[in-house]
Amino acid sequence: MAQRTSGSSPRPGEARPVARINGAAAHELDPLRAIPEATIARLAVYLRVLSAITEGDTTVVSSDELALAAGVNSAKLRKDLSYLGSYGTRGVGYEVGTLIGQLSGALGLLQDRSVAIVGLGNLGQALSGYAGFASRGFRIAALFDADPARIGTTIRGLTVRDVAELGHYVAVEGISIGLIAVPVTAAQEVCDALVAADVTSILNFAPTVLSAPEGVDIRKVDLAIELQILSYHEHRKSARPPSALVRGRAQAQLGDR
Amino acid sequence: MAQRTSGSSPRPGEARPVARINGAAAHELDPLRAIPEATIARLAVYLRVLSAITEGDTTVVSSDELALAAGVNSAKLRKDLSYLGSYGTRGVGYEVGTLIGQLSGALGLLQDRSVAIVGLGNLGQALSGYAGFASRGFRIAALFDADPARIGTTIRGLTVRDVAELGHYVAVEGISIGLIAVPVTAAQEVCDALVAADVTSILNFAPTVLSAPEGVDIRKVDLAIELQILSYHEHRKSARPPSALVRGRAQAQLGDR
DNA sequence: GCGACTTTGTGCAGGCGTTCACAAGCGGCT
DNA sequence: AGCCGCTTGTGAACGCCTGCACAAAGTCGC
Repeated sequence: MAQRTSGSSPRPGEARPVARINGAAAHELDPLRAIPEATIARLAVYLRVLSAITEGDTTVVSSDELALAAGVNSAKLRKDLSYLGSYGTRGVGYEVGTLIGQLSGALGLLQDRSVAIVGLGNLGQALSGYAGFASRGFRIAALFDADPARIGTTIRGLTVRDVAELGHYVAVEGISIGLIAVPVTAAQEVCDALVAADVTSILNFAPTVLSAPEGVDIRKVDLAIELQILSYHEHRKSARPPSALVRGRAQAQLGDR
Repeated sequence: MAQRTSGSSPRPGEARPVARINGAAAHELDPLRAIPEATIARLAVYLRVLSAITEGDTTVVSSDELALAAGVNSAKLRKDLSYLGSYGTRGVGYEVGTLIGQLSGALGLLQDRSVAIVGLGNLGQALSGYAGFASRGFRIAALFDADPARIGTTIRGLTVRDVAELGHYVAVEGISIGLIAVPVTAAQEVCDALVAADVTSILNFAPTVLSAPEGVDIRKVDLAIELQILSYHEHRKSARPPSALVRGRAQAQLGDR
């Protein structure tokens, strides 16, 4: 979340007095503007569900169907999609191919992005082998580690480089996203190195809070915290075994994140 | 998120007419009640930061110090902690040991919890070796897989069992949390098996939406989605290179999740 | 013992996100 | 051609969360 300077303050030059041209909202003209953070995460889910649908011969989906498959409310889904513009047909639904194109465009997936993985312990190696990356246009372009025993080895066709050469390879490969999978003690250091190399998006797997200058996006994946959240709910459940089953949630998946 | 039946409807037996005894709010008497979901995730972060602090010889922290280390606003931190009750001393701060105890209690970490990992591919193996689990009282009690080539092998001292025997071991080991690290195609099936075995908390790493009956908490960790969220921001950044650096965020870490 | 200083705990207002409910719009049937 | 049914797109209300600002409350020094 963070604060995200509320209005994004449109510069005086581009006045934009509630621009609205023949029923098209302003954001349709400028699809890069102001999609709520919570929506972004769901758009990625919709995209995945749609990809699964293309396997069959369905060419049109209604918001109800898609919402069910994505595990969300259909009103929410329509509102989410409306941030991209109006690509549905009333009385019919959404054309799958069109929607996939729009979602991909909005998420910036039409251009391939190169990612680097720093740290090739168990987790880093698992990440390097994760098939889900390539299928969404993410190219693992470089692997880095600080352990001399690992440097020079080949993992899934890529040579592990010395993290000291990070800047060089980031520039050469045009890497814009970095994955940090190193021990806590080295995480901030690696983060600084990535920032220094002009990587502006970081996904951090180390269980620690990183700090970076503004303009750099940091997201974290923290397994221990996920478990502790589950533990909390588990604790509550066991503390009031009877009648306490009034916890509303049919198709869970706890949003947040 | 999900809806979470707002009031949790206190049972008629325990009337509780806005209970407030000498300045202590009701939730202090019943620490299991109503902590906002967003707060829970942060409590786990505070706990980790505090643990790091105990390494030194500091025994007291102020909300400002702790907030800085945790990467949040100090007002938010105080409000978060206030859900646990009043354990700070005005003019001084919070006693580290006490706070750790309270946080651990609230998150249900005082009792050890047994977890099972289903699926021992790259990711599952990495998870089984993750040190951060044990240090927070999570005991990896069983490993399951469906691949005959993996069943019977030993990973970090634990024998991999046939997923068909899941129910048996879950009962014997008292497992309450299950980690799903299997391919998408098997995820729902494994989820159902866990639910059938009375596992009521699930952490899903497979990139798919799972459905489970209410009362079962499901959280997901989806790497591809994390990357797509970063991709979106990366896309926006590159689309308006100049002046667009008004993105407020000094010590990022995008809350949500 | 008292005053000044420090830090907590929280009331309140504002913003963001979710949900409902319905008007607008499109296709198909007669 | 006109009507009917279906589905989208969105205005508006609600609720949760955040952040400010300040009163309450404790400590330290004299």
